[in-house]
Amino acid sequence: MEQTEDHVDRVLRQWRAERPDIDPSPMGVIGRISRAAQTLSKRNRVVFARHELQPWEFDILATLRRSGPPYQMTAGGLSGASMVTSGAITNRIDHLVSRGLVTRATDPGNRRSVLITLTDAGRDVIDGAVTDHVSGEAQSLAALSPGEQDQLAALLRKLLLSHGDAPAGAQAGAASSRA
Amino acid sequence: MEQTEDHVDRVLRQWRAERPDIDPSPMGVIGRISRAAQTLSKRNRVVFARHELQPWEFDILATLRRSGPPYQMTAGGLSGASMVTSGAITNRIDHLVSRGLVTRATDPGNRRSVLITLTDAGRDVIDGAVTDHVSGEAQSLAALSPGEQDQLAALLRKLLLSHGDAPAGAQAGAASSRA
DNA sequence: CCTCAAAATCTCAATGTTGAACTTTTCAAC
DNA sequence: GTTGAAAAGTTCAACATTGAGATTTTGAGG
Repeated sequence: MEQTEDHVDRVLRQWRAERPDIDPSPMGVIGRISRAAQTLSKRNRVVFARHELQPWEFDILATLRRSGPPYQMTAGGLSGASMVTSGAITNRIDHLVSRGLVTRATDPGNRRSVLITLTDAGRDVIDGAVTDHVSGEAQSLAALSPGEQDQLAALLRKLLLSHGDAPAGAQAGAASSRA
Repeated sequence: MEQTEDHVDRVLRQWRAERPDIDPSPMGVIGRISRAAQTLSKRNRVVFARHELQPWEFDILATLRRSGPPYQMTAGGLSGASMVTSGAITNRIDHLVSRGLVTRATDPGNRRSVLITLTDAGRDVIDGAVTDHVSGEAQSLAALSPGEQDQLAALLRKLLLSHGDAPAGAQAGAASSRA
């Protein structure tokens, strides 16, 4: 019994038939990354809903939570961490403030900046949601052995690093502060 | 010199410090899949723009193109292939019709259905765009060796299949037409 | 023929994002 | 002190998606 064909396999087969002049194999990798992202995100949404959170609400709260005490970041910091534009962050924060999960205050030391802080209620919500979240994600990956999961993560890390995906302030060989 | 840390590595480090009671490693896999999907999609957008196409326009045209002559599918078929709802398909088709890249006609054999067909102009556009697209994607993956790319694709296929990602009409052991 | 449920699409309001323009604040140079 | 550019957010219009409800068509029974 051979391995079943997935959706992308069929797409590649179609391209090879219709456009024999091009090699579609890159689509086999990137197409599956996109498709997996969409599928997994749909699954996560179910877990978030159990905690009455939208995916984007979870994102913000989780980012604040994992930053550690005092669970506080600037709007710009959140924007960078979330891969969304500043306009979207303003919007998200408005909602979370009205739900009482975060507070918004001008930074006394730099009044251009806005400091977003997790409230106690926000911390309770995110702590419960994260616990569920990771166990849900573990289930989503159950078809892969721990070794395969590590392999997958390593390959993706290599790919991401080649696209400049490094945490702020840790740029490859580029300008680092202080010579 | 050890491997540089990527964005997700930092996130995992933060979680381990803040929530030592949970194992965040599933996020190391799924977080990177999402992040890679977003990064790669941003890169693709640049290529599409050279052909005056939105990502979603490319999707529809490419789906029709690879289906082979007569480059024709129902709205429902396009919806399933694109992972978007039927409402979105209606919208997309409206735009493509107004650009003269596809035509929309009621299926004579089943007047509930709508047949979308690629025009000659549409075919020219997508043929040029696809050529550019695959070479762009090949570049996006250049950091991985061909062997690593295959490995990555295989791991993702396994993951996708475990979530039921199979081409329509080829369900695992399920009802297949004609005994 | 008539009825009714399922199928296929369209309509539409609610929602969230992007990107650009705009405002306020900061800081360095004069 | 002024001036001017850069930084940080907010505002806002354009746009695309989702999800539910409405519409039309089909086909099986009766």
